[in-house]
Amino acid sequence: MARPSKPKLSPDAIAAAALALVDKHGEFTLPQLAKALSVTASSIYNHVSGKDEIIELMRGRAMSAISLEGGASGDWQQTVRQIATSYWESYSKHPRLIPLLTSHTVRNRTTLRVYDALAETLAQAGFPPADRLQAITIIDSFVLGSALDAAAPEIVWEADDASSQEFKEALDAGLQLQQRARLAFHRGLELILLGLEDIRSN
Amino acid sequence: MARPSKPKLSPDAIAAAALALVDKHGEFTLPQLAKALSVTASSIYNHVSGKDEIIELMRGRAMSAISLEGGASGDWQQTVRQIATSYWESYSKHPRLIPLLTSHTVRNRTTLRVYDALAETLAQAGFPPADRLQAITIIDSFVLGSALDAAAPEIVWEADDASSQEFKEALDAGLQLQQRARLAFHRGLELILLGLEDIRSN
DNA sequence: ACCTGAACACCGTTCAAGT
DNA sequence: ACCTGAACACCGTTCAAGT
Repeated sequence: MARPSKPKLSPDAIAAAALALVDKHGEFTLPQLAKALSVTASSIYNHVSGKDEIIELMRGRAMSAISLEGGASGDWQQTVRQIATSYWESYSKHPRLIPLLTSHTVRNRTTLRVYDALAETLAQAGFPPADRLQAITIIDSFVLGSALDAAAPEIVWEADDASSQEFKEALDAGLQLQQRARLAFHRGLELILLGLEDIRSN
Repeated sequence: MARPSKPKLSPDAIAAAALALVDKHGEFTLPQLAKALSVTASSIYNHVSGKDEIIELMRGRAMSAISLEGGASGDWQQTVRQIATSYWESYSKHPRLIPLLTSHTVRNRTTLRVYDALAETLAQAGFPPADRLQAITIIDSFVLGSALDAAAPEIVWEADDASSQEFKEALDAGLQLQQRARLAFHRGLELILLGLEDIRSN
């Protein structure tokens, strides 16, 4: 049984399985991934060029849900707020993926679309080009840093069904932390929007 | 020649050599590190518990230069500005180290001292505990995100003495980017300080 | 106490062989 | 075209052996 009449794999299936592994264990290896896909490690190379491409595919998957429909509210702050929040939420849905993405800063198309949308919104609001670039950098840095902050701390251990009560309490604390990170993100974003409006209107 | 009369290694020497490798190549392996130290890979295990501890030692080294002497200026914004900037500069001196640190979020003592100093300053300025924690989270996220932003993009290639003119121009562009990231950091920090003052005084 | 060298389990990737 | 299995170079870590 060398080749099946219908392919068992596809880049999309590979990315989905890899993302599931990263969500669960914080990392993935080719043998693990192959096993999850009921396949041999070498088969994977018929569909992707290697581990790096799989990481890029995961980035694309994580970012695919970003909503850029700011709704032409006319209010640039509202549009930026919505884009940045959606961006942050995409990261935060897969917190353990973020460390893998920080080494490869190859921007994929979905991520670039976010910058385009921000640039357009800021331009319409009257930010000159230099301020525009700086504002995007500030927002991007804060979103990434916030997602990382939400990601890193409490995910050292993993849940399984034999978990003790103490462990569940610890998990609850972790959720509270997630919530804390979320609130800090929203608050920080408001500060930044406020400051940017100051710059814009003076 | 099994054991020398004087040890060839120490945790500090190991961390320094590892950091030099990371600065140059963006990563390090035990064999590489051993070679740089004129030693065998297994010797390293007489001084550190493994690769993870080496990474923590590098974090300590990178963070050791943080200055917390805000100078009792009485101005909380000035103190926070100085701490955050020093923090950011410590990260930015070793941009390629940052991705290695984001997986292990074990905070070492030096890093924790930064939070202590921030908390103390904010408390004296009159921030209630909850706002204090949130402010620290916002600042921390922004510093880390900014450092990551400064780190990631242009460091794909490496300099050596046989470099062409075109390559040096590319390096210059890279420096401009470093500079751009630096300016964005300072601007963003000002926005955040401004916003925090709004919160504090209302 | 501290270094060496052999050894182990594991990893990412390649490639001939099969259908 | 797409899967398997063997193979390669490499990695992190352990451990007996040496001084």
